[in-house]
Amino acid sequence: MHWADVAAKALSHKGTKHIVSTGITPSGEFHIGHLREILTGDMIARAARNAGLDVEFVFIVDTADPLRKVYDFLGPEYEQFIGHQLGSIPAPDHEGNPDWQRFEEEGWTYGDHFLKPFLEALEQIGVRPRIIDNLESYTSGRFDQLAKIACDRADEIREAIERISGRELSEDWFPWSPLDSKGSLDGVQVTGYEYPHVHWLDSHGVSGSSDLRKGEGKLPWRIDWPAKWGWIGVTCEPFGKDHGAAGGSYATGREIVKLLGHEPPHPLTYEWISLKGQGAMSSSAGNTIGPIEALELVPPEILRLLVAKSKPNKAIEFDTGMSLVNLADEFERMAARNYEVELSDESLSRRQRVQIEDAAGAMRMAVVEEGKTAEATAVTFRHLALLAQTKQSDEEVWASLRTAGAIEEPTQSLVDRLKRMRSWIASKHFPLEMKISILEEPNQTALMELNDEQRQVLRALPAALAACAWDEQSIGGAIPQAAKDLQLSPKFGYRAAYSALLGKERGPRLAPILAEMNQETIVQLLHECVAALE
RNA sequence: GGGCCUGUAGCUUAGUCAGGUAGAGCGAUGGACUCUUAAUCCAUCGGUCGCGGGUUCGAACCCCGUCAGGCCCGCCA
Repeated sequence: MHWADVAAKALSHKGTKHIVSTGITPSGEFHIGHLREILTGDMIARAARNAGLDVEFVFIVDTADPLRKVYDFLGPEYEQFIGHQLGSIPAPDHEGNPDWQRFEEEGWTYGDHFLKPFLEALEQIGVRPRIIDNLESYTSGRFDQLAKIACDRADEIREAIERISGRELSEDWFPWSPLDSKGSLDGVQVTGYEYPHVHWLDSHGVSGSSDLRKGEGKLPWRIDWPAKWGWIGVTCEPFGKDHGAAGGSYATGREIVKLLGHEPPHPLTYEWISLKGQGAMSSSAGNTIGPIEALELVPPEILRLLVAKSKPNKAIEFDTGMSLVNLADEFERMAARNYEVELSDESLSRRQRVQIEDAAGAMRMAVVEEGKTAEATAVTFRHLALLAQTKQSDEEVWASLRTAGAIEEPTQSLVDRLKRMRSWIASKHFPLEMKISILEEPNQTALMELNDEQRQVLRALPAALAACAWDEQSIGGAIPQAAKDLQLSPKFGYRAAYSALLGKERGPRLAPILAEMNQETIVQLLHECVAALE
């Protein structure tokens, strides 16, 4: 069973109505890692729907969280906002300075700024959650009753946190962080409490009181989370391994939520996604790739497959080079399979059966439109990459595919895929080994690997190509003919040509590429290769 | 210090909850197609399941220990 189906099955034992929740703090640029959070939730929700459950998927944007520090991408002016809530401060402009104008005129906040492109990416990926703005939830009083219980039972909550996390809370700790006279959550001391007011004294020596009903402050994270479960009615939540470890916030949350009068959601801990060779992603370290950027290179179903095919507790290493090519080709292969037919084979062992089921499940989770069957395009990414590099216009690509019998007319997804392929090729992410480039001078190493027969053909090639008409068909005939004239297999001709022109053993069909090149240049290169042999 | 997760062919991994001959895919190698759009088809190779012990008729799986990597016990997907 696919991991999402396993989670759905666990949910079905608890009831038929479910709310799967995810949450992210918009403190900086969203990256591929955040996608795992949201896709994991989306896939559980999808699997639960498949299992006949009534399920809603929500995404909580933690706009009530404070700005922790002035990140590298922010200007020094942000110093004044440290401790202020992300949903109540201006967004950075191109220089990283606060955009006061948009803030005042449109109410465009720091949180909105980072959230918007992520939501656009989610739209493309086929994830459409109900969005909950956490700050708005506080100010509209959603947290009121639960915050009241938390404050009323402060001692029990303190005890739970200290016991489970093994950490000692300070003497003046209180389960409510009030906003101070400047709007910051930092350095505020709670001096008293009588519902609905929490009295405080801030670092500027000013005192005041915070109204729980109006959200003039927030619950600290370890209480904020279970309180959300409570008022939203969350029954399932995936979260990163940082929250999942023993003593972490899920461990304290599951106990605190009971004090608040609710049941903890079904948990699912997932590993992080790292950028190959660069460790965990972190917005502040700058080693990120955003969902939008990734979507310019590959179609959304490939990104979904990345998350769907790995069990949540496996770390994922992401890179935009060859592994992405392999992943995309794997998608094609998986899409081309007929799982029903495979599963109808009675002789399958239990393990083989599980494997087929998991692959089928991963594909069900990978397709963008829920319920659709993945469409095999009959064109691998490798092949498309090749065509995109050798054909100037899209029409030429389609013509080539028609001739090969791969397609009749390009489908929308294929058109879309070619567009992304072209932008990938133009980007810095496109892997070198996928690039097609004719050598400028002989590659000695590659030539030395040729055997006697291959060398024989190579000596004949300059004359053969110098003599032939410079079009695709003639070139295509000249290479194998050169071998045949020597009573040798055409295979030797191709092998010799690849080593001489590309420095590789194999490659794409040469004729169309050579036809684009200058005949003299090619012939000259071949002459040099022959000379280099001696 | 205490705790959680991960470690299986060159690579990505399934199988660990319910112990029963270690399964895939990629790659590699070989062959076929009178020959190549990195193609396709077929076949082959490749694993002391991190390491050591224990339980068992039988252990990748359960138990104990140990090593390596990641994480949590301030904040982080």
